[in-house]
Amino acid sequence: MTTQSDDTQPSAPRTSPPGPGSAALGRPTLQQVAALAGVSRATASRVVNGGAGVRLHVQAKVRKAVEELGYVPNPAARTLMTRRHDAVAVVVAEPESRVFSDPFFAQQLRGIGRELSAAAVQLVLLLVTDAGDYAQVGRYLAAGHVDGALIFSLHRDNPLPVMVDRLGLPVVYGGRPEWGEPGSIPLYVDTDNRGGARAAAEHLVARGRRRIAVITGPLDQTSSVDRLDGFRDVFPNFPDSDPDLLVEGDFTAPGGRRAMERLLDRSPDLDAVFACSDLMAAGALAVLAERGLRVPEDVAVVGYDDSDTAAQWASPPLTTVRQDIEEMGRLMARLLLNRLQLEFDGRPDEAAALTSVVTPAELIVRRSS
Amino acid sequence: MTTQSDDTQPSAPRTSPPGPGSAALGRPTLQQVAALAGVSRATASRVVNGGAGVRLHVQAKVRKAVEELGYVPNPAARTLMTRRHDAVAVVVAEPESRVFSDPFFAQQLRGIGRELSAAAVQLVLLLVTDAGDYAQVGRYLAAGHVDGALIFSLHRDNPLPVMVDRLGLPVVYGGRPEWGEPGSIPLYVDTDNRGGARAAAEHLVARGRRRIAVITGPLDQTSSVDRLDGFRDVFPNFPDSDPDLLVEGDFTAPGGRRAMERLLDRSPDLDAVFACSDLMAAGALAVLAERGLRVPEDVAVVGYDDSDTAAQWASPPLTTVRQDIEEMGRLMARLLLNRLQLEFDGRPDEAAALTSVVTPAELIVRRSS
DNA sequence: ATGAAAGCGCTAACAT
DNA sequence: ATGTTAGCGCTTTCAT
Repeated sequence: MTTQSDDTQPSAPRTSPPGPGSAALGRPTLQQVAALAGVSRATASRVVNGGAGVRLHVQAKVRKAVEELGYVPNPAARTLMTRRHDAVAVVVAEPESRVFSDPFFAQQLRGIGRELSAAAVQLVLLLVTDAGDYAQVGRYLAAGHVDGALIFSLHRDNPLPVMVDRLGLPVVYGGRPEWGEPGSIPLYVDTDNRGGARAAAEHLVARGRRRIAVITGPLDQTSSVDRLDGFRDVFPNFPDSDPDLLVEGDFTAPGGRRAMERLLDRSPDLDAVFACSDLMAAGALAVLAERGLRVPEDVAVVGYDDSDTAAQWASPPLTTVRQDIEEMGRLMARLLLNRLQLEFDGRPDEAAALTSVVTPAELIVRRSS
Repeated sequence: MTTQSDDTQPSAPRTSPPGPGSAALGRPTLQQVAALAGVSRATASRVVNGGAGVRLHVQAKVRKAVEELGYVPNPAARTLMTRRHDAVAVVVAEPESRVFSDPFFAQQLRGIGRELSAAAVQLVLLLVTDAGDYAQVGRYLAAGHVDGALIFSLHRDNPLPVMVDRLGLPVVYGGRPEWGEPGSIPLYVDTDNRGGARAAAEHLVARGRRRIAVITGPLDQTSSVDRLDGFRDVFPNFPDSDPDLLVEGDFTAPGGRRAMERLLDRSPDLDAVFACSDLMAAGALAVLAERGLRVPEDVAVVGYDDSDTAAQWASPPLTTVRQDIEEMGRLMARLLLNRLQLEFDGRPDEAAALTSVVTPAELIVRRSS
């Protein structure tokens, strides 16, 4: 079998009585499986990992032993050898504690979860609540707990892209990032924010609206800027033509309220509002109702996201822009998994050739405009 | 220093040229730190882990080496030794893909995240989407990737409690579970569903309502049953007195719609509705509006959860029952961390003495009743 | 096709 | 206070 002083019979200087390969307490090891099956540890390992190059007859013996002992490989030991974790981090920066009440993120997370779980890769959620958490997340990623990361909803000054860039950790972003370390090209999955916003603007024009206000998202995020740019594709002089028709919001419902109030105070004659999220549109709707303005007769409203709670349950239901959010999550995960696979297989060239994805946006017309 | 054939100078039969403790490629190891600092691996390890019993002077040397090399401990190797992971799983069973659109869960997750991150413990999110995922989650937990688990929103037939019970994995449940393995006492954090529902019922009575309908949650969850029981504390004969006033819902807005339609068809004379979630109340509100019934004049409505989107933005704003959801999340995490600490410190008796928590519920009166 | 041996990077007795 | 030594459980050459 094995040599004497091998770890089949370690000189047991350990604390507790439980002998070496004995049935003792604690989980069974590969060694015990091998012993029971009457093969070497190497062979047992081969079987556990697929069984390539092991006679079926021997495989059967090993599997029986595995079954009998209830053997489950120790992931830490395996990682130590293989340098793989089969886990990726999902980093969510939610400084304004907003991200999470946003159904957007929940759906994307579900898409990610589906894709990862199909590949038997675990999802480690890293929530960044306050500024101090960045250091902690940085340490976590630096320690090499995960094979890669998915990172979300970044504002311009976020330190994460630079961090992961320095670590050389494979990353896919949710939404086009402002830019990481100069020289590196980030991989991301984004939606056609500009096209979606353009469609919204065109729709309002087609409905005969002329004094259209815009409630943007935070303008230090690319998605907000892109949506504004899409609107400006139709109204190139906006907002210079009338600065009072632009208010920067924050993607939340209360933010939408405040923005709408400001807009009406400044421009009582507006005949339409394009709110860059459904939540903000919902807030705007509430203000319009309070002020006795009818939607869409007096003021047409268009949202963004097609969130089922905000858009579909609003009264009136919102005209909005839909994106396949769950699919975006799936794509992010798939992109990262592909990259990891290629790098692990030693094809860095092919990995470098992977390319970002922009998914389509579609206007959904409902009663609000 | 060290002996010759120690791993300072392994006979390097490895694939790549990079020598032993050499500066080569790959992360620096503790060995390299020790070498650079001119101490043994053991001492370096002590310093990295707090430095107890090491002269400050030596500590400084080691820390300098750590700094210089950019050393970060390898967590897999550490886990292999310590049997700790400093990670806990959060298992979310969302068969009806509902849990996630529910703000309830998001808040709880945030509370958990806060507490865990304060203890530098990682959160591994396990999403159970379809039935097949249970096996996968089971394998994951069995493999021992995490020190413990937090488990949510269980329906009666969920296989998880039995699974983790068999594994002996420390668990804290979100919401009182139906029961795990007979004989084991589950640890959980719940809210006073019964008290909250009772308060809602009492409020409606005080408002002079007599024909009160109830839209429950899924009755295979303890929270739903408890809320119904709370209502029955005030109306002991309900629903036998009038079975048409009870409909089982599913906690969703569309579910609330359907339930309300059924109630009005069967009992057009009802004068109040207690919906066991704000989302269902929102659905009910929509139906009442469509049928031209005024709230609260014709029908008073009370929800549950005090969800900011559903309750506070509803029109009229909902009277509802509030719970400190984020705090519940924090409590779950803290309970689990305490238990892990005690067990690790070898005080199973104290660990066994830990006890479940039930947090208060508070009625918030708004315009809907 | 299988086994022997080496060692991933770390911690923890034990000895000094 | 520090070093020595013995592994944690696994994968992977290399030899047979």
